[in-house]
Parts: sequence; C-alpha cells; structure tokens
Amino acid sequence: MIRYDDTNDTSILQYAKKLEGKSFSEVVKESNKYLNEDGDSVLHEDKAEYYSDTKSKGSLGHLIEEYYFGYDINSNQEADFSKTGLELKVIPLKEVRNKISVKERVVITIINYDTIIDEPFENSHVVGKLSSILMVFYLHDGSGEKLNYRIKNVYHYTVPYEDYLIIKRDYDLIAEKVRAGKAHELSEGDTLFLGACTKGANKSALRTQPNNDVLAMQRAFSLKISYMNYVYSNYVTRKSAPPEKIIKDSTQLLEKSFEEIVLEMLVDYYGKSKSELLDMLGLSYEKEPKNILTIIIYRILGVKTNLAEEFAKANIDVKTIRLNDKNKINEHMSFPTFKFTEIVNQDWTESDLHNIFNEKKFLFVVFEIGSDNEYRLKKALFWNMPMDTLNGPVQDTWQAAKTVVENGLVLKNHGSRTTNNFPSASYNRICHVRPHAQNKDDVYPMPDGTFYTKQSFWLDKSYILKIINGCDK
DNA sequence: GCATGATCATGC
DNA sequence: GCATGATCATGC
Repeated sequence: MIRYDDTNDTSILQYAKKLEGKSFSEVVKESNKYLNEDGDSVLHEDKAEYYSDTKSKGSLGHLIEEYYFGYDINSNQEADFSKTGLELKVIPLKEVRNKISVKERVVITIINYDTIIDEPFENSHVVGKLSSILMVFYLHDGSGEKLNYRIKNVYHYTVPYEDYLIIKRDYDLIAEKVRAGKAHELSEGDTLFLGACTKGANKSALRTQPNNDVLAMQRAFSLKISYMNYVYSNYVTRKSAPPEKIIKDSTQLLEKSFEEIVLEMLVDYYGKSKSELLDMLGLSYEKEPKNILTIIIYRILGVKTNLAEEFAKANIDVKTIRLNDKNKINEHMSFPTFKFTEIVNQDWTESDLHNIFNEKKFLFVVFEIGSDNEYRLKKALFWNMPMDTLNGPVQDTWQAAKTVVENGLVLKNHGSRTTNNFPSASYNRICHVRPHAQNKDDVYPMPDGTFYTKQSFWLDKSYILKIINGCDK
C-alpha cells in the first residue's frame, strides 16, 4: 500500500504530518508491519529490545523509518529519502517549568578530519544532509518509557539563505582548524550555527588528524541547540514575534564573516562616551537603566530590543566590561546559580557550567572610564573559552565545588563574618564560586537537607582582563 | 586594595 | 517570585 509519493517532498510532508499527536507505540500498532496471532502490529522480535532500550539513542528515528515510512534502516551517507534528498531527523524536546525546548543538538554527520581539509563545503556530505530536513519533534518526558513518548510537531526545514552563508563559514572555520593541525582544539563555541560536537561511545573516542600527531576527539557536525531552539520556537511553533536580525542584507555575508560585520558596526563608535552615544542613538532616559551599556550596544547593532536573531541562534551573549582609571576591572563576572542537589549527581561533561562554556560565544564590549568620569567605548571582541581552559582550571573549580557539596560545607566564623570552603577567588584566578542571591536567606537545599545561600560560578576579573588584552592563550 | 560575602535592579 | 546581569560592603 503506497501511503506517500517518495519522489515528492510535499507528499512526504503531508503523510508525515499525521504523526503529530501519536506516541511511538501507536505508530508501531498502526503500521500493520509485523502482526501477532491476534492481528495486532508489534515490534519485530529481533528489534523489540533495540527500539525500547533507553540506551540506543538513534532508535526512535529508525523506528519511524521502518514502521512509518516503511524503508530499511540505512547507515550509509545517502539522504534518508534519497529520491528528493530529504533527510529525516527525529528530535527530542524537553519540558522544564512548563517551557518546551529542544533537548539536544541535531547531529548531521561525522567529521572526517582527513578529507575535510580538501573538501569544499559545496561538495560536502554535510551540506546535502542539512539543506532539507524533515524534522519530527517528540516530547522526551524523562520517564525512560521511550515508546510512550509522543510526537508533537512535524516540520519541513529548508536552510534559509543567510543561515546557509553562516553555516558555510562555520564549515570553513572547522576545516581551517583541522588543516592547521588543531583538530584537538575544536570546540562548539568556535562556530555560530554549525558546531563540531563530540561524538563517540565515550567522550574520549580519539582519532588521528592530518598535520599533527596529537590525537583529537571524534567530532560530528551538528546544528547547535541554540540554533534548533530558534528553529523550534520561531519556525515550527511561532509562539511570539521573532527578534530582529542584525544583518539586514544577507549578501554582506558573502564578503565578510558575521563577527567581522558586527565588530565593524561597533568600531565607528569607539572612543565615544556614554552620553555621546545616547545622543547619537537618539536615546534619553529620566532614570538610566542598570544595563544602559548593553542597550547602547544593541541599538548600535540596529536592534530595538536586547535580543537579536543571530545571537539567539548562535548562543552569543553580550557582556559589557568596565575598566576603572587604573585600567583594571572592578568586578568578577557572574553566571547563573547552580543547584547543590544537581551538581552532586552530574558528571563534568553534562554539567551546566560545562555546557555554558562549551557552547557559548561572548561578545565582550569594553568601556573605559575617562578623567571626566564618563565611560567611553574602548573596544569589542568575540570570545569563546579554549578547550584546555574549560577542561583544565574551570573543570578543577567545578570539581572542587562538587566535592564540597558531597562532603558537606565547612563554615568558619571570623568575628561577624562566616566563610565557607567553596573554591574562592584565590583558588585559581580563572573561575571561582561565590554567593549569588537576593540576600543570604535566598537559599537552595543541600543534599543533606540543610539550606545554603545560592551560589554561582564566576570568571575572575584578572582572567577577563587577560582575554580582552589578548593574552589568554 | 583585595578577598569574600551580600545584595540590587530589571524583566519575564 | 525568580533568574540573571550587575554592583555594593566589610574586614583584614
């Protein structure tokens, strides 16, 4: 029985749309594929375990291929719907505090370090596999009962032209890094939409690389979680008005990288004071908001809110940094609080802190105070954390914090003040733990049932200073 | 002046 | 009410 025309994307999508609302066990049941003696469809006995085992991650995709679209599972590099070049991706969503977001990056294909150095993007497997994707989103409810997970949305994604141009540059950057013998230094934060994510049975799956004897972690091209979240919330479900783009004319991306364009937009304003900038931008406030410098940056970039489409897709955060009259930074840089009860159950690579610095890129914008006591725009730069810092000092701090929570806090009284034994600012001058709360009664529970003031990880101001002075490597 | 603890301001 | 970015306050 032919249920769709496999030479026609519209027909495939129309048929696929009927998946919405079904659980995976319903898909099997309605497939009429393997019937038991009662005439019900069941999982083929050879594969029942594979499809229901929590550990076999790709299996829900295979289940859809086999039971819904009725073709054999292929692991070759051809497109799933080979006649139209359409790729199928079955993508988990998660729900946290009533908010649904994409659970994982979407892996496209393994990076072959040996061939990428000679293979232009246009001829690569990756461009073929991400240009046209049938995205099947299901809600991963965390129960582990995979077959009960329910499909929420089906969407035919085709890569927008401006995204294609950015993804091509991402590919070129990854290829260039491999060509330079730096495959072992690849990081997801290097690129904007197309990331080089680790891929393997364990995180230490190593491969050889050309132009360097150092082994590199196996990695795959993937659409970043931030990119997928943008796709989901703005293209698939369209819940709210999308943020504005910074790049209004996408042909600019033919000449320059996104980062170059952004930095050039800011260069014109270097040396200008806060009040001059407010004037130039036509802004005035009765009472200046605390994030005035961030507002200024977004307005320079031509965006009316403190959100930009490209920053959302690429997981870029704007951080303003103030230099005092001695050219030092006054404050360390804070990041979100962590939960004591979560950190004790997490491994480093799945921790929030690892995910932040592994995936995020920062636009650091430096303001310097002048003799007139006014801040002036000094410079701006993009930065993401190098792998050896992430898996060195930052991991050390995280591990030390985890150990403190595991073993129980040790508090000491010094007169009116009480100190704890979390890794403090003097720990390694890169990353430390400090309170981050409304006040000291704003607490999270400890594993032992006691409560302690919310804490977060901070980057040391002396480390930030090295970064903005270009001396962090 | 730094280290560390404590808190503010804004937006959702 | 809370998450998040940012800054203040005190003791040594």
